[in-house]
Amino acid sequence: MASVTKRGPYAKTAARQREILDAAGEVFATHGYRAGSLKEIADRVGIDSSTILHHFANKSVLLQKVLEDRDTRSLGDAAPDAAAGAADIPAAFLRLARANERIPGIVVLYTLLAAESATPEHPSNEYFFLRYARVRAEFTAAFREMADAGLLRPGVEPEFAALSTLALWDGLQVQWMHDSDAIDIVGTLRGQLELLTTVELDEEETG
Amino acid sequence: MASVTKRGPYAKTAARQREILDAAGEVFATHGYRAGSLKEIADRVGIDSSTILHHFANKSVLLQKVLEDRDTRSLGDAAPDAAAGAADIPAAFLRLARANERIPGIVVLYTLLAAESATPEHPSNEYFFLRYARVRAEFTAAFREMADAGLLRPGVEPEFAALSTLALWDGLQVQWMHDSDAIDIVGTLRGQLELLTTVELDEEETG
DNA sequence: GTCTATAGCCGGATAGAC
DNA sequence: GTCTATCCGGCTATAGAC
Repeated sequence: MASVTKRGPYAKTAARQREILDAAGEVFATHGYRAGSLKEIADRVGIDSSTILHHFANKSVLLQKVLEDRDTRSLGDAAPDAAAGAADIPAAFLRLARANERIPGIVVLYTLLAAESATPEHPSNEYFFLRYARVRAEFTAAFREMADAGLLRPGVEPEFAALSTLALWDGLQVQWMHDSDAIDIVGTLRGQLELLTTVELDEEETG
Repeated sequence: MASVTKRGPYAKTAARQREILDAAGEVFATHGYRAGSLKEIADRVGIDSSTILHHFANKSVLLQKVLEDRDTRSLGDAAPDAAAGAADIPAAFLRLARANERIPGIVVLYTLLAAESATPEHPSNEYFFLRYARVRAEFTAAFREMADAGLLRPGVEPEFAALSTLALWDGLQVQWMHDSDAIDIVGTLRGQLELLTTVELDEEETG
């Protein structure tokens, strides 16, 4: 029986799709979805734009695959793992923010698309609607755990802590894109977490 | 000597430009700058797209005029007037947020363009760079006045209060555009101001 | 001041050779 | 799997009649 899984061609296809997804992520992060062209993506990979449409049915599908791909590979939208204990949650948030700083492309991609996709016809409109709902729920669960451990400041509700942290983060990223020298994302998030919780946050460890 | 200032035609031109600016603001708020077309703007006014270019040199100029126009007519980016006293500043922030809720078009326009214009080639890139710097300075001055009056919570710096309030506001607007039912902009801002200051904020008055 | 007509470009997408 | 060639559409912008 002939082997059905020929490694050669399949591996080549997979590698090409990897290249296309990476290039598309960069282009969409730079120009957004609508203004980002298949030709610019193709040029980065060194292929013709029609070849992209051989691998992905159309531009909209390509964007969806980029987002799925980033979701799978990045930690950017996961709430801090609570396994280490409620007291470590704020530090985990800050580690996440520091990790994102090292891969600014993903941050810019999400920040740009989050705004662009606010209109119903945008191909990632539903994606961001669901994503925000999910992340809010994850953040709320994390802060609720802290509340149960008595680590939130009096009067601070987990829902407020979650929403304010997430929205502050997004807003900081927008300003950071315009003036990265003027905005200290990690430092400002630390300040917010110190306001929300009673946990001591060492700048050496977390910033 | 014949009158140089003929009121009729000039008034007509001014009125037409008003219509174009208003329609352009709506279209740019819905689709952003790049994806918003002159044709869609023209259709809303009931004229041909070439007529727009008779009144405004090109599309980029039109966007700049829209932003200048909104700056002039809206209160949306002005820091709360401190004349009433430092203790009234938080309430003034919330009044501003409530006023913005009644004209969502402007909020959406600015939120969308702020993200889209992050790339250097965008026609409103410099506008938003300067705008953010100015608003940060205005907010900082307002919170510094509160600090001088002893109205900030211990450990809260005016710069942090300003940046966190502004960034939180922007981030809330992004999520509000995706899910207006889930996001309470005024209520969340009130929570933040209660965290930053020692001023009592009555929900009846402010929200 | 507004229109029609059109230029000129670039976008996404398809067909078919290799 | 990748390319060339091409279609079709929408876009900004210009030219010129009225």
